[in-house]
Amino acid sequence: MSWGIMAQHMGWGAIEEGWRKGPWTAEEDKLLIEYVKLHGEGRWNNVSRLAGLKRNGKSCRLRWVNYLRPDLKRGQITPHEERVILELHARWGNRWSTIARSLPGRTDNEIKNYWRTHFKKKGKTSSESPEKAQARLLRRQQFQLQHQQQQLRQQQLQQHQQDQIDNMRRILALLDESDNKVPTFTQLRQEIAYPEEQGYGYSMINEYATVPEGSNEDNIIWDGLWNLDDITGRANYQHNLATTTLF
DNA sequence: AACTCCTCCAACCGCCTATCT
DNA sequence: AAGATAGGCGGTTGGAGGAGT
Repeated sequence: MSWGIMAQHMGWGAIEEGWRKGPWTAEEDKLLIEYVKLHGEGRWNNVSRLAGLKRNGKSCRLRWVNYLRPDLKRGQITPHEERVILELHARWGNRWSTIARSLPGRTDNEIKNYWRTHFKKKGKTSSESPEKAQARLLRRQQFQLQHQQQQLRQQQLQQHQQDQIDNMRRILALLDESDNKVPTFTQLRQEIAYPEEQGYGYSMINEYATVPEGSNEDNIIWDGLWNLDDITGRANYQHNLATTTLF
């Protein structure tokens, strides 16, 4: 059932007591982001008045905290984060917001959802057939194996690209030696071989997964060094934003 | 192909606490 | 001091979509 139809059935997306409910639209997100830019976080009940949003304060706060905050880390929970969640849950119980503080970029809602789907049922697994439980475990192990293999392939790709860069540097150095009277060519070499000197360091690319405004060759060289997780996360974010526009 | 099961995740609700008047 | 309001938190719901049967 689509959100639109659901809204008709359940009154979601409809205005109830002056407040809109249900999925947020891209336009509403924009208004909320603008509001936070101008007034900062807090005073959520003013949002409707100051930003023209027909949402109550609670809804606005939730949307911001769980979805719009720029420091949110998106994408899959890593094995390390999973360990932290298990450890802290064992220590603190269902104090999700406390646990979330130890995992920057993760929200209490996210952690709560993750724990419920992955660990809560483990307590019940005694009631399910051992075959089913084993199959589930196997699927999970296969997924983790695939993930590890993917990481390995990525590392190999990076190594291969590094080798190519080294080769290119060597060739350019030889060319430079034989023809060091051409400064423009040297400049070009520096731009290609040492992008960080132009302010486009690897870490910067890796962190933001953006394409530097350089030549096509630059893009080809550095393309494979992007943080794929980051891209996936951002793609999901874009996808979510895009889907909200449908309503 | 159709159905079921499972996971993910956005969003809501109700309760509690802190702060304000 | 007491009531009102806002914010924070944990629990719950239910649709989407992928995987398995």
